[in-house]
Parts: sequence; structure tokens; C-alpha cells
Amino acid sequence: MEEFKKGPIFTDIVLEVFKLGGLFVSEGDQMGAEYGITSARWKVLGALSLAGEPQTASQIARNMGLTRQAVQRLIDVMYKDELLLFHNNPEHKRAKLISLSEHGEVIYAQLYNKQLTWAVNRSTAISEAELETTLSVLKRIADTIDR
Amino acid sequence: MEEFKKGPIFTDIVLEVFKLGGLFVSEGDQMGAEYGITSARWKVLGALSLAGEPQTASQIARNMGLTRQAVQRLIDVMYKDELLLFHNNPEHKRAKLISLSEHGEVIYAQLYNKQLTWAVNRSTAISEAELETTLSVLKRIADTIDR
DNA sequence: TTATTATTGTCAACATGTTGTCAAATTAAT
DNA sequence: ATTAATTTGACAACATGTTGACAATAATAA
Repeated sequence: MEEFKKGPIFTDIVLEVFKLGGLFVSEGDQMGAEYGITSARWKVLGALSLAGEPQTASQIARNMGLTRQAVQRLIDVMYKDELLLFHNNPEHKRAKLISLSEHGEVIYAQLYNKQLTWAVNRSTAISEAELETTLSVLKRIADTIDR
Repeated sequence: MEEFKKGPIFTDIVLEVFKLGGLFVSEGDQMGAEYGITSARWKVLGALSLAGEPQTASQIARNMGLTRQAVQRLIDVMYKDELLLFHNNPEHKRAKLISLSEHGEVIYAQLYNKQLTWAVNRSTAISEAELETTLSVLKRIADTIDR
């Protein structure tokens, strides 16, 4: 009955997500600049840290919602920058396992703290309940789309 | 006191916004494909339609939260595709005014309907109140960042 | 076991976004 | 009115994402 009212709100959320995405990338780039890290590379560090064990490029890509080609390119430059380590994968001859180097671990830890402070500051004007609702809604939307 | 609990939720929202942004771009590309329109070009059509009167590239960029260079490139290809019209700007010798062509208007109207149906379908599992809260929170976050 | 299917790395082409730089045009200050 | 600052378009270099195609590897079916 009232379904037609939700469409336009949903549309506005889509536009806001686009705009916020750009802003977050920009903020992340600024926060990472002092460590020579961009938002994209930060995400790779985060994916590896979260996983807790070495991952293949394809696994990282799936967890991040990106293509393996995009992730592979990031990994190659991050390896050159000595943020990552490569390991032979006994399960697969070609698919190397990737982990954080010590340098990568240190940088990620510093970024994590910096980001947490940033996140707390950004959320002062918003209640915890509102944040929970927002996160829940965004996740449900992503689930209905999923590819 | 409880501020520290909000940081991690906020962080998760950031990650979810990144993932959703990618999914929305992909969905938009699919919806626009039959009209030869990508998500990026769609946004330009939307900005012009919303404005209601001819805009300069810089104005469109500001409304979309992008750089004028990014928008300019989109405009150039969209002009070649006859989606847009250029007009002399009595206020500025170099900054041409841009509007939708008839073809652009027609395509945008068709996309609008298609997108509305899509939005309604995507939001069936979510209450109107939740959508309102989400939109409000995202907007407030964007406001605290704004550049 | 063998044939088929799916996953992976790699390479290439392209789309879309950024920053930086420059000169022209406009606006604001003095 | 002249000067200084801002805005704009244009061009270039680069970062980050996509899709498509190919061969090598691994997993599944027959």
C-alpha cells in the first residue's frame, strides 16, 4: 500500500551512498598520506588483517567485493613497497598466498588507531541506536543485491 | 562515556558504504545498458534534470560532489552522443551552459521509471522508518565531513 | 580415468575518478 | 581603476575500478 513512498527515499539513499563513498575515499587518503597509504591499499591491509591468515588475491577480492584483477594490481605495488609477503601455496601452484609484512602490520595498526579516533569524532552527533539501524539497513540492502 | 562503542559501528558503516557503492554502480550500469547509459552518465542526466535549468560543468560537479574535470569529460562524450545541448553563457565567455537534449530528456524519463521500480523492489524488506533513519544518518555524516 | 567445468593469474582495453598546472575570465579588494 | 584572488576550461599524469580473453591449474562429473 505505502510501498510507493519508500522508492524515492531509497533513491535518495543511493545518491547519498555515492557521495559519501567519495568523501570517505578522500578522508582515507588524507589519513593514510603520512604513511604513504591510499584508501584502496588500506582496504587490502584491512582484509588481510581481518582474515588472520594468508589469503590469495581472489579470496581478498571476494571479501572486498572487488574483482581479482583490481586487487592483484594493488597487491603487486604493495609488494614492491614491502607491505606484503608472498608464500607458496601447497593447495595451488599458481595462486600465491599473501600476508602482511612486519612493516605492513605496523602501518595498519597505526592507521587503525587513527581511523578509530576519526570515527568516534564523526559520530558524536549520532546516537548509537541510529548507527546500528543504519548499518543494519545498509547490510540488508547489500544482501538483496549481492552478485 | 559510551562514545567508544560508536567508533567500531561507524567503521563498519564506512566499509558497507564502499561495498554498496560498487554494487549500486553495477546495478545502474545494468539498468542503463539498454539505453547505452552508464551510472556516471546517469548521474549527469539526473543533476541536469534536478537543476531544472542549464548548468555549467562546474555547477554540475559541485552538486554531484565530483571535480569539474571528471564532469567535463563525461559531458564531452555525452554531447557527442547527443544527450546534451550547449548554450552560450552571457555571464561567462568560456563557461558554456549545458542542458538535456530532447533525446536526453526521453532517456532520463525512461531510466527514472525503471529505477523507481528497482528501488521499490529493493526496499520491500525494510520499513519506511528505517529508511528515513538511514537517509538522515548518511546525510548528517556527509555534513560533518563536507569539503 | 577421462572429460567437463570452475577458478586463477595475466594481459589488454577502457571507464571513471583524482591531483596538478596553466592561461583566460570573472569577481573582490584596495 | 588597478590589482589581487577566485573560478573556469583545458590538458596531462596517475590511481582505481571494470570487462573480456587466454592459458594453466584444480575440482567435479561421466
